[in-house]
Amino acid sequence: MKIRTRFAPSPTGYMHIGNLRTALYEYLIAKSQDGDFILRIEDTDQKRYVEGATDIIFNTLKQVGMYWDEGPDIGGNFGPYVQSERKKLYAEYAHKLVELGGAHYCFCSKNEADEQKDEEANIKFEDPCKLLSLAEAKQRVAAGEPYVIRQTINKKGTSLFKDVVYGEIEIDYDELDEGVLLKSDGFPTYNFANVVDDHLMNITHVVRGNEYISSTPKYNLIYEAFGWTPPVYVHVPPVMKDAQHKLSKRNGDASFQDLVAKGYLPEAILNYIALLGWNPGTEQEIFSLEELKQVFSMDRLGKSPAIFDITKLTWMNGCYIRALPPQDFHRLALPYYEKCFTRRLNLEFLSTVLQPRVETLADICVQADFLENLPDYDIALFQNKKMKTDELIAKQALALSLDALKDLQTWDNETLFNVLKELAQDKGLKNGQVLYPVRIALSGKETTPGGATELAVVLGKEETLNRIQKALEKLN
RNA sequence: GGUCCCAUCGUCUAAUGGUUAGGACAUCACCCUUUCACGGUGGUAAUAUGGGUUCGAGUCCCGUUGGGAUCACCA
Repeated sequence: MKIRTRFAPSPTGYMHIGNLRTALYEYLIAKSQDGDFILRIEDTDQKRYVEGATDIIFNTLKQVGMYWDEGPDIGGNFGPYVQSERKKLYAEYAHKLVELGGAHYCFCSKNEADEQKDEEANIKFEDPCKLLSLAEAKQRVAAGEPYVIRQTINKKGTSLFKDVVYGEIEIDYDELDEGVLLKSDGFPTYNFANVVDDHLMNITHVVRGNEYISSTPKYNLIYEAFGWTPPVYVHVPPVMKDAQHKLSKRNGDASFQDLVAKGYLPEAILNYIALLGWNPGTEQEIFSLEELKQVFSMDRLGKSPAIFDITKLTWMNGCYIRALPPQDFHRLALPYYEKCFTRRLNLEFLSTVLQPRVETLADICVQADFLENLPDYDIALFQNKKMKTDELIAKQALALSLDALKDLQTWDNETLFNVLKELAQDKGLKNGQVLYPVRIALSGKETTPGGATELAVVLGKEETLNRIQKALEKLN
């Protein structure tokens, strides 16, 4: 049978990292077996709907290259793929479930149910409407009384089901709540809609957070009442922000788009989160989506929560940046250049010195800020033990450099380096005694991306001479 | 609180009951070097805890501790 998985997010805002990872695992389970990946929008809670959220979902999946085979925008044989457009369907099935004995009409208000419950004392809601005869309940429904359809659980004993990552799980039927399946507004709850849709859409594997483990027996009861076959369950542990807390947008934790905005590459983010709870069994860590499809296997999914470590993601992002063809890096860097430079610079060359040095694209502005505005540095910067320089040597070296560069026609790194190197040799100075002061003069910073001559190339002749001149004035 | 689940370096993780407990990030040292970074070499660092079972336990069983989840007309 062809594998069919679905990613079923609620359009409630940004795409969380944990969400994206779930989508990735769904995608990989399908695509590693030549199956179908379906996108379904779960918008049954009209209160939580956020305008534009579906577009974020579409765009995120596209950005990382996870294309779906069926979905709201492209259709498919099992549509519609937006739950609000399937409203009638759920009502139909809910009433059918009542007939089958798997659910009942309930006329209690939400308060009545709440009042009866006591979580501490472990008292559950006993629904009086369960005792109503079906005929009587139907009469009240027909009379226009507001109602919900609530699941009926009469089964005793323990429920057993198998999960791909957690193995066999046993839960007592007594623990299960007779939850609302169809709300008074006619919309289904997740608990009902996901079962109906997964069945109707022929979904074979369901991946979701392990917080659903305890309600899975309820879903199985619904499948059973309808005579349907439940899917293969793949419950995954959460992605954590620290040992105690889940990563969540509510806590202001980074979403996928936040990370992209901070200069992380979508491919790197995807690669990193794939490894948060899954490993290939080899020591390879860098994977394209295509490679993941080849090697993914759901039996290597882990069962403990994983803490999202931005430091490791940053390292991995650096790997991806360095692996970029130079012209691609330059293209990605351009918007950042536009943001932080107004001055004319040799940007092509700048890209070559920046590429091996930045770990995120946002690093560009941090590392190269001095190119736009020379900081007002302290001349103590010219002292450096290792380079054997001080203000005096700097003054001499800068004066000599200025002289040597003044009439230079060719302005490339090799030429500049040779000129300054020869100058050092001629005057009996060490390379560093010339190059270090020049670099400080050009940057006003202790550390810079690239050395003296590389910065000179980026700045161009005029600004280079200008800055050396300024340094000399400072030293006088 | 009831129930369910989880537990290897700081972090992500590997280890068909038999390895000096492996790798990666981070960190430290050194090398390379016109600073920094890249790259290279090496170091520090883990089986939560107590009992079993076994010739042998990170691995199997029980308890303890710690953590998470769930108990919505949210998903």
